[in-house]
Amino acid sequence: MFENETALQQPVASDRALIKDVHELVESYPRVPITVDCVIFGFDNNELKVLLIRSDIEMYHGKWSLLGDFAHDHEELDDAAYRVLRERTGMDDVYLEQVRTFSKPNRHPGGRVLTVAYCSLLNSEHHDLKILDNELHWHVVKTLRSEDVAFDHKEILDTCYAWLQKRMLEHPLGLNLLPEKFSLRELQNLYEAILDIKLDRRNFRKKFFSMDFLIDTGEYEDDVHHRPGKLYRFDFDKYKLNKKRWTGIEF
Amino acid sequence: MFENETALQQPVASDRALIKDVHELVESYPRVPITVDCVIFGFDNNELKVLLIRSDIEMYHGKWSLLGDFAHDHEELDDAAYRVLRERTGMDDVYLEQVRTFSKPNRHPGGRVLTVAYCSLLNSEHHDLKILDNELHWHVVKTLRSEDVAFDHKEILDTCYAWLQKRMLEHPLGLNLLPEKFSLRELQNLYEAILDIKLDRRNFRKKFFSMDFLIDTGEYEDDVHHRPGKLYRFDFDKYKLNKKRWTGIEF
DNA sequence: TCAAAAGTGTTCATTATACACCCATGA
DNA sequence: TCATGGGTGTATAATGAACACTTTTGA
Repeated sequence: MFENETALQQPVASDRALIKDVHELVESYPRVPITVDCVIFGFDNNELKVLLIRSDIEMYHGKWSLLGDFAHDHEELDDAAYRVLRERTGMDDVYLEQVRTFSKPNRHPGGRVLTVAYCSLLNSEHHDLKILDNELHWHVVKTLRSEDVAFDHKEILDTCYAWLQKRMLEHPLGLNLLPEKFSLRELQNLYEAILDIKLDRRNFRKKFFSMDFLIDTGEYEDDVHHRPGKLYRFDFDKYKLNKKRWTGIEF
Repeated sequence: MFENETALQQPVASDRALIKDVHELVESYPRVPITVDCVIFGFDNNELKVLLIRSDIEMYHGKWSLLGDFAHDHEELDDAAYRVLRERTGMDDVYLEQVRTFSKPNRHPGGRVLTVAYCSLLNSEHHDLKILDNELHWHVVKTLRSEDVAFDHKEILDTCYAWLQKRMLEHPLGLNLLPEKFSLRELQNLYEAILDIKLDRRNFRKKFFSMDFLIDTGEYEDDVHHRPGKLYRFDFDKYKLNKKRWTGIEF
């Protein structure tokens, strides 16, 4: 059906013009401003939250905006996203992953701007937030409306939320949203809230215990008005060594 | 833990300077050339193949290159990817999906160029390929070495291949690599080759039949030297209506 | 009649689901 | 002592894995 592989390993056609000056080539390309936008999720009070700042653009007066910035010259986009995170929240070394690139020509009112969305997850210890410029604070994801945010940031947020929901099923991603020590109830609340489902308490426990990544700290909750639950830590090291690989065809 | 939500819905600080001219703002951003690269997979002779062309850059003389082009002014990247596909292969209306953006500052020798990788899957009817400029042809993915390709295209290809492997388990994506009518043996060969595993024939059949998306065409293979297998079509419409949603926590 | 691959069913092990009771704590 | 949620176990159903024989065709 396909052409024979070896027969086509013919020499390069000699009459085809080769490009000698690659800098000149790149100079000839159109150029586009690039930004990164960080969708920083947190979890508190059994609700998924996202960090937003006030837009400082007049036409978006009063609206909220994702944490973003343009990419510096010769800056890798991953680095740009970490930089934004650091500059805006004072945080370093958190989970961060590229989700997708948004390129609608009219997504920015000032002209064409591409943006690459990154997702990060912060745990809910509020001492993480040291910089509060531009009214940086947490917003409940579920109740946020398109009209509340600038640009196409609602679309970006929705994409990242869907990404998070899917990702949470396959990676211990959600653990980054909890404090280091957590109860099983907190863990279940996290899953129920983000996935927007109800789970059976007993089966949820069995599931997590059978994965065998929870370390019993020997400590207990101390701020509850009922029997305190045990606190666990997640064994990220063990997880890294035992990752699942193949789950089977299912669609 | 978090600040109270309503208490923070304070008015915008009046002394903060608002940006009035968004065009001026965007003008101030650094600009970067953007390309799209299409990783076009095909399947034939029980092997996964990828479409490559000869690089026309002198320093990559003799090496192969993904099908790419810079994004035109005001062109959405998805459109650019479809355009590249059309211009290079004459094909339209095929599966195409954004995979990720590559941004290493030195990935292009001519200066900083970002590229957004798209994955497409063509079925193996060779009459699809009408344009053969730049020695466009299929290469066996498994035996392709880094030294054989230009730029960071091996890295992009590897990323897209990993993406394809994962995606195939959850979506009937691989069906786009087969002719419209196919035997179960062809389907299994596809999965075995791409996932690089061996599957039990009987369980594979049961699995696919139980999903109930295969339509018996009533036709049979006619080019085999043994008992011919039945030919099926995949019911994409039914699939779209019955997509799976939630597969459970598993990591 | 032989070789090669198509087609089919059963058993067993594992995993998921549904469900009910006792326990520890603070108020 | 009561309300609240923590902690546990079992029975059943569904799914996945392992495995062997008969059938059809072309050579």
